[in-house]
Amino acid sequence: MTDTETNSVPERKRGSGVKMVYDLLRDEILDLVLPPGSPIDEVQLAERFKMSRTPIREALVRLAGEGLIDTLPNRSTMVANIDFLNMHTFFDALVLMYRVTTRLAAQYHRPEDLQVIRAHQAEFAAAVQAQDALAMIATNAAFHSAIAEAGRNPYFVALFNRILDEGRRILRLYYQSYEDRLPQQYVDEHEEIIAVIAARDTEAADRLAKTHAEQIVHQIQKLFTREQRLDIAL
Amino acid sequence: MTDTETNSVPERKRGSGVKMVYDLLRDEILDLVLPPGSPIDEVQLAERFKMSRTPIREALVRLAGEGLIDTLPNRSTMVANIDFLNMHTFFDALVLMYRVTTRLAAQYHRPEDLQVIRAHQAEFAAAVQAQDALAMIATNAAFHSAIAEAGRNPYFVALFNRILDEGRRILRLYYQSYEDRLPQQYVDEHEEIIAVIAARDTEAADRLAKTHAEQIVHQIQKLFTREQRLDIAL
DNA sequence: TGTCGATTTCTTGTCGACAAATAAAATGCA
DNA sequence: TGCATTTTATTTGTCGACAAGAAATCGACA
Repeated sequence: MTDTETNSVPERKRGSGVKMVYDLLRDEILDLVLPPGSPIDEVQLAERFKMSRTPIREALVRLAGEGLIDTLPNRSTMVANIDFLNMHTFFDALVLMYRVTTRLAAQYHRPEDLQVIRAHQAEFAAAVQAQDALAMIATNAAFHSAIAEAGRNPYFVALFNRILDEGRRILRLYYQSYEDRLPQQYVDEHEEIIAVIAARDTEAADRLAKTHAEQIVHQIQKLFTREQRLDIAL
Repeated sequence: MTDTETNSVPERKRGSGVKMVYDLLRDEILDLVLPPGSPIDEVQLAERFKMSRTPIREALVRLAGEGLIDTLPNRSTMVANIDFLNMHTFFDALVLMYRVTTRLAAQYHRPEDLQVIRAHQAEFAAAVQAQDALAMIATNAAFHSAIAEAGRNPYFVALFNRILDEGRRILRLYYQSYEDRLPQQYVDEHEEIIAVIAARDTEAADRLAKTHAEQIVHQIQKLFTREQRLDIAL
């Protein structure tokens, strides 16, 4: 066996392990492959990725810093739960960040930003056309994240991305059971938002973003109450 | 020597090491004991705290997650620089978060919150009385952080605390050289803010917070331009 | 049979050491 | 002397192992 060359070679660049684990765990958490409350086992991950626990732990520390996992000292670590009791705080933050980032995008965007935003919008429209709810969720988040980037305020971008992540989890939770399709109306509203950003109309951007966000909030609340009714009926 | 009991005993609870290093480094960074750009040496910290590099690295990963240090892969890690070129993004975020957190505090605060807020205000007033600029900076930040807590929106609290931290660094930078004293006016404005929060007057809270924040921004900008003039004069 | 306590098991936090990557120093050559 | 290249040194990223803490299991006793 000529294993002197191929054997026991990690085949992996130094420092890439953490990012790999981080990215994958993050995706699995946001896509609810790992639902809230799922236990996270370090040794299991270490075996799965064929690396020691050290880089695994670093990835977990970073995820904990973003609030995606909760770590009890000397005890288990698990995927963070969704706080349904204080959902209104999430809605408040969502609406405000939609408004602020869209407003700033209208103010500070550069031509190349619009191209990126339009590309995301095209993907979102395609997802709506295909009635692929999960793709809608992801592309919608990417669309608004791109708008936030165009606003060029790192503080707002960071918070907004965090909120969009949480929103992805919440929507994913409902679209597991309900194959509702986001209406074509959202696509049209996105087009309007792009138009006012391109026209640098900050007030209109604020107004449209507010309406748009409130509609999304309303939709989530509708799903939420429907779910509650089902719980009661059981 | 009866070293069987006292020797080689870490005298430190399991898991407390990370927090200790994290807290201390954080304070030293915010107080500019470690100025922006300072190199951070893992082994040096390990020797200083008499522990291995593992808990040190965990603390550093967390600090990096909060943007307080920058880590170049395979190279040095250092205290994050202050982005003077995009200071306006900081000001935008500061003003908005002042407004939102104060508004929410007026809306959602409980009686015990007011006690905490008033206690911080007393400390701030004492610092102003003593003309202790550094204490003013710290107690002012604590005062507004307490207001944010009373607003009970974890998303806004997290971002606001991050902004207040950055503000502490910026102010500290100027108050190293200039012994300006924050005016008594700020103490009075704080009192007004407390009053409208207690009265649950959200609109007045918003308005006062906006004015208050803009004054602080203006003051920082004044220090900033003065510093620039000195740079030119040299 | 149920409850309390001791023991075992399992997971996490820490350690010391090694290897890779980069920076710094030293050497060779024109 | 100046530049390129090799060598050394320093620092980071990763590893395997061990110890502490908590949960689970087991057993003794009422």
